[in-house]
Amino acid sequence: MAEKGRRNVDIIAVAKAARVSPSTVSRSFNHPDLVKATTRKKIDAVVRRLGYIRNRAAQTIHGIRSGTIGLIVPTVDQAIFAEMIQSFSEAVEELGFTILLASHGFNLDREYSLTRKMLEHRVDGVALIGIAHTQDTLDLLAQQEMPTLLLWSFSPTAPFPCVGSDNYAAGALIGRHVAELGHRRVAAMFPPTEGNDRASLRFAGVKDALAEVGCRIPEAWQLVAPYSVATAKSAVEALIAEGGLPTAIICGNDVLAWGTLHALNRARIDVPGQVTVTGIGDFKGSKEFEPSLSTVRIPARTIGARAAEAIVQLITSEEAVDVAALIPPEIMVRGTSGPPGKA
Amino acid sequence: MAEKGRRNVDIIAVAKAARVSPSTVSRSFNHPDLVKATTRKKIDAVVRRLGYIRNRAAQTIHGIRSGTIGLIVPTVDQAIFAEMIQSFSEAVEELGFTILLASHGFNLDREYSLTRKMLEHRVDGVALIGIAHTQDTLDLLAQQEMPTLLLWSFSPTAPFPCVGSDNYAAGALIGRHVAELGHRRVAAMFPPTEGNDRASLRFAGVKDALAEVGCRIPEAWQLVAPYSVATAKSAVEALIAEGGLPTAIICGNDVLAWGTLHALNRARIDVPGQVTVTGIGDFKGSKEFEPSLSTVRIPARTIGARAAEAIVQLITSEEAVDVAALIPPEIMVRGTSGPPGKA
DNA sequence: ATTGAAAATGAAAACATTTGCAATATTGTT
DNA sequence: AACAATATTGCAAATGTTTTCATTTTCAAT
Repeated sequence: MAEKGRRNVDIIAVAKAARVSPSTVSRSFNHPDLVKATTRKKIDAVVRRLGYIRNRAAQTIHGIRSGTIGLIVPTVDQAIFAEMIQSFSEAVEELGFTILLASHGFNLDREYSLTRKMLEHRVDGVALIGIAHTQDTLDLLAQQEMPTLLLWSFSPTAPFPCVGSDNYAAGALIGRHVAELGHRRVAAMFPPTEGNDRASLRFAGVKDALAEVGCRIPEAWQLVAPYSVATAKSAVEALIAEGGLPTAIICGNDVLAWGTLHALNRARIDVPGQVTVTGIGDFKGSKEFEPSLSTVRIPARTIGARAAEAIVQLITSEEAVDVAALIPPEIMVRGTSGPPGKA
Repeated sequence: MAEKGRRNVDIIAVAKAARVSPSTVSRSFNHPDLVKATTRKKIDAVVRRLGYIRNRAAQTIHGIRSGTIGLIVPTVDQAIFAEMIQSFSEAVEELGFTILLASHGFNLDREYSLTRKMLEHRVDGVALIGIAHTQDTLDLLAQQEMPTLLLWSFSPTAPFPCVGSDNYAAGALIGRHVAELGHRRVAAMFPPTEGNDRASLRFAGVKDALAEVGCRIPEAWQLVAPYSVATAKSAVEALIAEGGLPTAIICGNDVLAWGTLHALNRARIDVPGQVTVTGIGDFKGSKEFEPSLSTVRIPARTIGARAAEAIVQLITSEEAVDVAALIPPEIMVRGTSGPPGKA
């Protein structure tokens, strides 16, 4: 039972109550083997009685690690980030660290100031999403010699080690799939690519794969829809209203694909009989759609877990280590894709 | 351009380079009005040149706020939590704080140790999800006089101020809706209620509302499915296989409702003609389903934003303040609910 | 009982800041 | 030019730890 009242229960108060010196109390936490078992027992008892809680801030100014890792994401509430954050946080927790989380809403200037903030908090490492960041941010991290990890996308030429998937390859994979099915009248729907290297790389992959079979996506069929079922659905409804449907709609992520499927379903357009629809990401629930969504799996949980190990290695390892990891995307051919119908 | 090399750029290094005392440097950050404009300029220039970054850990041991708020959630990767975390983090950021995030996976013992960890980090406040917590956790927070907020559910009798919705009311709302449509052969699908007061309260609300019209959910139709489209879908497929369908399926959250809709869609069972389906939550995308999902809106973003203001008030306010807020749930009658068909 | 090595402990300095108080510099007034 | 009032700065103590080094204690071996 911890005693009530009494703020400032510090290591000195504990020492007094246990009739030992502060040094001994400190040691009993950090190097328990150096203090006699009976003394340790006595201290532990006092700690419990007084409700003492260690002060990491005070430890941190001794150059001891803060035990925190800064994670800066565009946003938390996109399925795919949420999944990754979850597994990253679980793994990091397991390794004794806690996450300091901030989101910048796809604004790279905010990312810079959040990075500064993380450094003020003396995090032990920083993880950023994607490859594209302002030079300021990169310089800052480099100059402070902060262990830094780029998460989510992989590129061998990135300024810091990456753990992630190859978004270009993911786009190419799905583009090729659609091309091989024989589609030539193809539409694409992607989120705005500004400040979002993931989306632009995917789109590039798609375009290049289609180009290999001489297929080009007409300007009018390059739909832009921010990440949301609602905007995707209405974009496709507009497309339907115009008439002259494509035989395939390649979506930049599964959420957009869901919206697309709802719109087509509503218009009683058969998938994949009349129109093939594909996503990227393989979010939870995509497989259970009716019909089941053809997409490219980007294993968010794996990335999160691997990234956690990687950054902890960067933090704890004395010598330079190579922690970069490419987690390859994988095509999932399911029910929403098929050969072009006789439109 | 910050100078390269040189770690330990501390306030003393800055002071030396600017030919003033460390106190003046400190003041120029914390009480700029107390230092002459020209001196401040000089210091700022040095700070930029040396790439100095303030050390919040060192400030914190002076009783100054750490600028962090501990947020402990069951999991990040459920749509509804993700949305809330996002708006909470945005709002908290706006107010000058950063989130220290941890997830316990619905394990309340882990919640306790995460809470301890937060206290070690000297967070300025702690936000927990839901009403139900172990006595240990509550005692710990109370004893440390930590500003604490209970998030997501609202209860006037909770041990700490709450900002959230009324889950019982949410359940009652949808139960009454289904009852009023005339349904009497009703199934329910809820996540396991252990350690999840949200789910159990919702279910209680549903049962009570149905009881008012003398309707009871038979044992065999009380489906339990963990939060996932996949499990919901297969649970409903099992139900269909058994034959003897209910005229309505009330789901504990929208994700379960999505799975249910997919299963029915696959079996070509008309919604709402043959079976009414309802959710709770009104997640993003629920409205865009075909047919559009009838559900109860629990405004996650509003809760997150309000909660952020509330906890910052708890932290910064001298006197005791009443920050509790009930954000009422709201029924959204849409396309998946209708009068019972002639089964 | 002594001795010496090993084990356990304590004193004090160090860490990067903030702040109360005292000292000094700058003003404006006469 | 002298004075007071005010503005600005520096000194030194304080914050809650850890750690080095020196001191004390313990205990087995003589």
